[in-house]
Amino acid sequence: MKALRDLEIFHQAADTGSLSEAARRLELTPAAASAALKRLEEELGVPLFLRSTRSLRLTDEGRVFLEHSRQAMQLLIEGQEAALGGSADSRGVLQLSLPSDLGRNVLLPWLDEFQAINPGLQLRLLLSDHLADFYRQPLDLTLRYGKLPDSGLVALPIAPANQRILCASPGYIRRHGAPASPLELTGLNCLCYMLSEYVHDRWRFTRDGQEMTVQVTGDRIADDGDAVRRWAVAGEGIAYKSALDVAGDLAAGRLIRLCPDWRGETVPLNLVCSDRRRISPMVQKLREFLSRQCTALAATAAAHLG
Amino acid sequence: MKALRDLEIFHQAADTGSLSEAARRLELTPAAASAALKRLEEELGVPLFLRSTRSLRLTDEGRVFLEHSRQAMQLLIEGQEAALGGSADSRGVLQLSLPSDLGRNVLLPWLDEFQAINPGLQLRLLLSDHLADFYRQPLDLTLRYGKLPDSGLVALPIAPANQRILCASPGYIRRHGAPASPLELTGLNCLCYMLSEYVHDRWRFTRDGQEMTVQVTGDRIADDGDAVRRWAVAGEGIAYKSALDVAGDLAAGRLIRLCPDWRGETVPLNLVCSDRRRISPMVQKLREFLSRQCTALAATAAAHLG
DNA sequence: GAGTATTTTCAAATAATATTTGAAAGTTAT
DNA sequence: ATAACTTTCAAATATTATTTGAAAATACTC
Repeated sequence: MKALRDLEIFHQAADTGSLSEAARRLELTPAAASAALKRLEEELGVPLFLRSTRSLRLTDEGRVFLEHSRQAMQLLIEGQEAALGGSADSRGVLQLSLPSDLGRNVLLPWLDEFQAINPGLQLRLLLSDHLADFYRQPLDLTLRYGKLPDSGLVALPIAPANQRILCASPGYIRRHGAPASPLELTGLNCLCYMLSEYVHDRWRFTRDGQEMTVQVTGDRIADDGDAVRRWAVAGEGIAYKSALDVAGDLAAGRLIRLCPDWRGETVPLNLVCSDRRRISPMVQKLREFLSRQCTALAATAAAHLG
Repeated sequence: MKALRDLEIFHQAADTGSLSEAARRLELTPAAASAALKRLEEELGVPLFLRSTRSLRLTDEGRVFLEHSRQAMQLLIEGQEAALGGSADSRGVLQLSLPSDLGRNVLLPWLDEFQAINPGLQLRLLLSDHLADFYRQPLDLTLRYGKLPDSGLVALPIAPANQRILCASPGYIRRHGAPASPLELTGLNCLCYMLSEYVHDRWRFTRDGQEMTVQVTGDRIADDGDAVRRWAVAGEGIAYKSALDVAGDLAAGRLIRLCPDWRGETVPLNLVCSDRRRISPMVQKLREFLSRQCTALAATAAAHLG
């Protein structure tokens, strides 16, 4: 894939259903457009169009690739604009990226509290579990689970010992019973989380130096942590979620921990500053505030870990 | 921006802090790498690196563009892989994309109901307001607000007359009063929604053939409809949201409609099938089910529109 | 501090790639 | 059936990318 120009030609051809029209729009000859498309197809290894001598029709592969490449082009445009525009680093605006479940169910009220203490502060929130979104915007602070990509970011561990726990609603447990060990998960409906087409369906546990990985299945998968938790609370199955996410539900009895003698995998929570030079006094203040609150929450969550 | 190769060189140079090392990795001469980088900088219109004769250091612009272009490259790779891999069109699995607020707060229980009626059905949910996510996966069904990009998709209007309404919590109204007209919004805290760095802060209204657009401000912005609604319910300000999203809150009295004599902009809800050839009996069944449920909800929402 | 190694960039030469041109074959509309 | 339009082929031409050789500057080692 050498040329973005080839992608442009592909997009125009897809939009118009005609190579000649695409060529005209881009001020090329049809032969040039034809050659560009052929190059692209060879590089990708798939046909992008079904052709007749008079028109083009997208293949399934073509359609899939069209969607991805459209977004890629858009990202490059946005990147140029962002670079040209400079960072609107106007004081008083903080941009935060938060995980979906923890962000909307735990952090929103905290941030309301922080804003009440700091009038004049404007917050911009990006709520998503997708790591891709992590890069898209210039962020002042990011809360993320797990290991972050190696990018020289400044990371402050908030809950380094946080782990996933098995849990289900009282209703689900009444109907299906509580598994005596994680092995029994194979006979139960497990609510899986998915990220970038990767389904997390290998749930890991340890006990007394003993390791167990269970391949689980279920009739629901979502790419959003909040959705998975809602399913669990609604009694649709068993979830394997961050203890921080479900601390409130556990305390309220909406969810009950299962197999408490087995320890789930560790998912540390990190607070990340994207750039040392971005650490204004307000960012520092918010960082300390969130750190304190998360530490207290982690202690509450730990109380359920035994 | 002609060449993806130039982007590759940029990435390697950023990773290594050295043009020569980047060149070696890509089996080019330093002069070629240098020329490529220069081309890219000229096309973008910004310096990407600060240079000494012996090393490179990213500029702020370079850093911003690096993040965007990294993701763009990743998208192209994913697009190729997806095109090569074909669509895992195994029966019994339906993949749905839903708006964040409506999806998690309204549709999840409906889908639970649908799955109870149709045992053996596996659902994969993608919850996001970002149109980018719409394209990333092969989707069986998509619920989306507003006008969709022209892409030859099969769209079924679900709530074509759905509109945005002004609303706030009883608490907020008690503290700040209810605006007599949308013009008074300028003096109130407005909870804005943001998508791809575009903040929706021009709220539009009509009444008796009369149009009004109000530039609003507020101390909270999120890229997630659910977060905006939560702010409103928590009494942090005024929201301008889809009537469908807040129908339940209005009915429960958590939110109160403001300026009911003014009509907000129309945001039709569409149910989209990504490809005619994808319409299996189960997709058809789900489509009809969702269509019925949404129609009923729209009728409930309409009751609040007067 | 001096010498050496390495870097980045310039300009000209060379190589590689993209586009045009002209023509052929096929489809679609009238 | 005919005309108009399309896509693609192959050769010629144009454009762009890379290499080569050299210069200037920095960083490292002694």
